[in-house]
Amino acid sequence: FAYSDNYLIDVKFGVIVDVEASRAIRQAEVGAAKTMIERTEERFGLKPERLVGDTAYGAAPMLNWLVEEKGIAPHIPVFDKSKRDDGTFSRSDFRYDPTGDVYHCPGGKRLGTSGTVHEGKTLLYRASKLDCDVCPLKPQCCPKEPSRKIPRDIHEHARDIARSIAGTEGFEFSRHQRKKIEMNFAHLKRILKLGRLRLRGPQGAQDEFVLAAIAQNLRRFASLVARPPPAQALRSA
DNA sequence: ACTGCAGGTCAGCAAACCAG
DNA sequence: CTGGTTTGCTGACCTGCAGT
Repeated sequence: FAYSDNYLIDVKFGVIVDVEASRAIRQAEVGAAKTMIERTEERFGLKPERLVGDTAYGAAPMLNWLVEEKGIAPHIPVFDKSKRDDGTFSRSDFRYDPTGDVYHCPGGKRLGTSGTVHEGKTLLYRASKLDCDVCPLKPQCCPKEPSRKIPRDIHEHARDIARSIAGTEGFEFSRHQRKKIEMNFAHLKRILKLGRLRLRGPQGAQDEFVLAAIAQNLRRFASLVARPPPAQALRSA
């Protein structure tokens, strides 16, 4: 039975600001991230401008929570499966029109939605069969179906924002910072020998993780005091 | 290397709908 | 009433990732 050690870390100075043990499954880790962000806001009045994370945090509900509820910029790769590689049009070939809430296909036709939310998360935008039947682009679009449909997550807006950040210079900088942060976890296992926990249960895991975080922060503080980082050194790293 | 899981898209069917 | 279109639904399938 495994636990994950989740840290909320200030990327500028590498200081751990919160710790949360969770089950070693993604949903739980995402939940831990939310818990830590809210707790840190409550305790210290600190709220990050951006959150750096891997694709595990790139699922639609998390992105929506960050963007819509917290106003935090998601520097997170978007979990995106909409690209097709069989030669037919991908969703990105369809243009979304937010004012009319419709997609426009490469042939210029509209795809509307009935507004029904499937599985609690997806809207389907469908083309009219009448349009598709006579469309010269049909072989590249929906060769096996009478009409094309485009799934769109109800939180697609948040995903769009995350997508627009990905690939920017700021995003690359964040990614680099994240790499450095990952060293904390290697350190945990190798130096602090936290590969295996000694205390039992979730509370035991939480306690060990907190102690480890304290130890790591003390080391960090010591090195920060000894060698205060000039701002440009942080930047060029 | 293999496997299971999680988040997601795709395809196709049948029921509902609707205009003539 | 009828035949075609739209809609809801569901299982298959895809893919990255982490645990073993």
